[in-house]
Amino acid sequence: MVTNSYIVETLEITAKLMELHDADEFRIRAYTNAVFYIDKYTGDLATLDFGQLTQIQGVGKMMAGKILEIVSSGTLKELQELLANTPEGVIDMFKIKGIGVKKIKVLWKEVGIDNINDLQIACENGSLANTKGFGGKTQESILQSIAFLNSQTGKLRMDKAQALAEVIQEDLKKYFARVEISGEVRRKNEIVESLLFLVSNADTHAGGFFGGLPESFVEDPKASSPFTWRGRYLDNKIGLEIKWVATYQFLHKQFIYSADANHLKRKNEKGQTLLKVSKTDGLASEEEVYEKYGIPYIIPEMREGDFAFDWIQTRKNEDLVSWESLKGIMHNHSTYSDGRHSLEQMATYCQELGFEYLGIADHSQSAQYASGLLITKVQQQHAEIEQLNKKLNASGGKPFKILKGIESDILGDGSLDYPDEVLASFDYIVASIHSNLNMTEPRANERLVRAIENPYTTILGHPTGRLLLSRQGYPIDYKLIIDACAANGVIIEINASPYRLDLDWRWIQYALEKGVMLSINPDAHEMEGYHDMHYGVAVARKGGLTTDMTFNALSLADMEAYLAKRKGR
DNA sequence: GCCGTTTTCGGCCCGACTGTTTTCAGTCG
Repeated sequence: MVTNSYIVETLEITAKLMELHDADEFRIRAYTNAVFYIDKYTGDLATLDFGQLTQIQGVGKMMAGKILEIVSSGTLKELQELLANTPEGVIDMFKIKGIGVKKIKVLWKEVGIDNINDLQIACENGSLANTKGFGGKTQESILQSIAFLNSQTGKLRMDKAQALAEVIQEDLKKYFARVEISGEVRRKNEIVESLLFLVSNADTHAGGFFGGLPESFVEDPKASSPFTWRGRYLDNKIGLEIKWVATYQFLHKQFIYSADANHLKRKNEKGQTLLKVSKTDGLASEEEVYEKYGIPYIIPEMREGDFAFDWIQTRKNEDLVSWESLKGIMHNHSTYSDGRHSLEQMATYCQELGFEYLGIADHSQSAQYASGLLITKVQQQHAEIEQLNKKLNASGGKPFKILKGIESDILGDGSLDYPDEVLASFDYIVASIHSNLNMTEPRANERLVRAIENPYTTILGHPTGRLLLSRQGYPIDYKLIIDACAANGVIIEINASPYRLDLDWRWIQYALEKGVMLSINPDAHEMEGYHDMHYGVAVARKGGLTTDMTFNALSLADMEAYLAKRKGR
């Protein structure tokens, strides 16, 4: 079934190509305008008929027909024609940050550059700066963006990697008796550079193990060897590695390919490494590997580097945060700002999932692109929350509460986005940076610390603003920021969106040492977004976060007590 | 191409930032 985001992306690229090919400016605007509204549509577009589609703002008779065409055929005839008349390299250039359709049009039609490689050369030899509208700084930023792009190709975010790995696993199961996902996916890395599978047959083959794989597995014969197949799956750019393992070796191989090198080579008191111990004959489980090595079991997520060896000395695996230990959801959006579902829908679904509270934190007034809340809207939302809180508890049962929050923009000077009397009307405040992301480290630190020192700040939202594989985020001094949070009793968010996973899990231990609590926040813009907390939990466990230091593992009563005490200071 | 009417066609749009400009165009969230 065609998803809403697929329809949006199809119309978006069509609009871009139309602009590239000199279509009427207002016709193009109609496309982007329609995209703007259908992106907000909460139902399934694929299920709507012509009449229902034209009810959507920005969608007229023509656009409704286009959407139906995408739903039935998977594409647009118009788009196919545009694509046929555009070099592939030009389309690739859309991925470069900082240049848009207009500049790409100049590059292609006036300068004659139709691929990223030629563009890079023109920037490196400085010739691009001679073109009107381009200068030295633009050249520099294009080069930086290309370098970033190159460093990201062939990598996947954990959500995509996990999904693809499961598809491949199912496919491989047709050919092998046993197929296990190993490597980075099993370790729950936030970015995955290669997919690794271990396979074995019921009996050993004489003539090669991978001969029967179908065409969806594209082998690179130069990189492969008799026991290791290397290549790609369909047109995915990420590297794929399949290792054939004899049945009796499976445990040992699964163990060493699930951990990273630093984890395997750390020595115990007897001078043995885990790598060596795992080879011992007769071991039946990974638990036994650690037992024989002389320490408690370490979960696969934590087999990155060697911090887990120290962690396990003072903590237990049962102390690690889990989905089941979460009691509420703290950072969520509704239709009051840029969310797809109403306050009531968000609350009802949260209650259905068994949580005790929902923190609504819509965007604040300066975030106009996201329909941030003007003060009157804030008051209106608070009134609705109070009504809903009565309604949702009317039938008795487990108490449930919507908490009045806001995701306040951190303004350029580090202040929050409302006057004090409005800030005081919230139960809690998530403070995040959304604008002016181009900052030097000192400037970013100063801006963040000022926000952290604001007595109304409860949680620091996505501390670096990074978007994995697409935006680096502004540079910060992690220790300085975490220390400031410790000094001011501010909680740090682990934004659980697979695009962010920010705070980076590598800083969880430092935060815990300083006594800073962390909150696993989905930043949900729709009901299903709550499930992103699974990614947040995965990286939180990877970094060794314990339930007792997880903010949204507090019960409703403890959360209310905390927020009341915090407000009273 | 869509919308909202001045119902048959004219106007359409969000603001901050950046870089390349000598007063503005392009990009982005």
